[in-house]
Amino acid sequence: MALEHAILVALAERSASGYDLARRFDASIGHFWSASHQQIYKVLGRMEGDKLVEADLVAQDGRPDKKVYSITAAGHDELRAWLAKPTRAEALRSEFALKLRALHHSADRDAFIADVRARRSEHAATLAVYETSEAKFYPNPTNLTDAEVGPWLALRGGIRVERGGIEWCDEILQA
Amino acid sequence: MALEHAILVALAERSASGYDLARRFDASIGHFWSASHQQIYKVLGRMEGDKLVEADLVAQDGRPDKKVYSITAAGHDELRAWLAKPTRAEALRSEFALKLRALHHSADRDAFIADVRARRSEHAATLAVYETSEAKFYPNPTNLTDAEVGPWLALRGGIRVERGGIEWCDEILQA
DNA sequence: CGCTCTTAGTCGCCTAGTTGCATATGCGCT
DNA sequence: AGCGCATATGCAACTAGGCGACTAAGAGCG
Repeated sequence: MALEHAILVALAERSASGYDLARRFDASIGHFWSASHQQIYKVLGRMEGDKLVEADLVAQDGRPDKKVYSITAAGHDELRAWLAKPTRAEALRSEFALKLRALHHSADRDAFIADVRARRSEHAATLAVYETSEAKFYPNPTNLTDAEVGPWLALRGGIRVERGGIEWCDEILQA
Repeated sequence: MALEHAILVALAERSASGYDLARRFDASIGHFWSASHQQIYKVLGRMEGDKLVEADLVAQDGRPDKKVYSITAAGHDELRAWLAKPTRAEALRSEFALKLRALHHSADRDAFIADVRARRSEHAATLAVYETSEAKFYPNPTNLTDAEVGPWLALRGGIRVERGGIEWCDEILQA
């Protein structure tokens, strides 16, 4: 039920409609927890039933009405309870590592190399996004507000992961 | 259906019973793709129906009979087809990063720090396992056989991930 | 004798998440 | 007038995987 918590985090930052949430999950939050809009609407509905969030119907002109969700007191409680619970380091699940392991069964070595290169540039692209965010939102990391440190550290993690991915690809290409 | 491929990889390395596979998934293969024994038996049954693997009933004395599965020609074909397909870099999904993002809602900062420390030592423990494996199985990485490079590179990836995790924890603890 | 452990495998329930489809409205383009 | 696009919300069918419980037989221990 981690999506539930991801939504709580997102709504604690800022109230939003399902549609807005979906777009935010495509961007910043989605860097760490992705979700489709269908899944978001589904979970949002359940969470409304559980009184973790509440909806406010907003009529708009020129576009469809929307339901703006905000986090309730119970939602905040749940968020705090979740934060207090320790998080086990998640076991890595990598189809790519699996393929590496089966590499000697591969018929076409060149295709694999091309694949690694493509993967490398995916990592590089994501890294570029992260680094742009860092430069834009946290230009002075030694002097961050209380609300900024967390998101910055999360972003730092993303940067580390992508850099690691790139280095791994390079190591593979060299071998 | 990645478990299917993980099983193909495992059986291509060596034929095994469901029970054996489960143990191998608890160890080496499980570093990159974990699975419960129930799930393995379930998928194995489906794969037998799809003729990707075949079972050989082996009677044993002193212990229950077992079904030793091996990969079929069709299984090898499927494995090669899968290897030829490009793998998108998987989006990272980290409950931990999510928590970082919500850090300023946390009531108990000390508990979180303890959590990060625990996480750090989990990473350190896994890293130690990987490094032991590396020293044991690939003491001379510049001179590997064709069948060894892949698994070695996969292991290298694991090492990178764990090292990155440790560094991230350190960065968090410092902030 | 009962207890637990190891080996070996099965059944069923449940949740999370994917995929595909449906339904509105209004805007701008051609 | 027709088309695609952005906004906005959902349902239905399905799969993968997690979790718990269960059977069954021998091994070793006290």
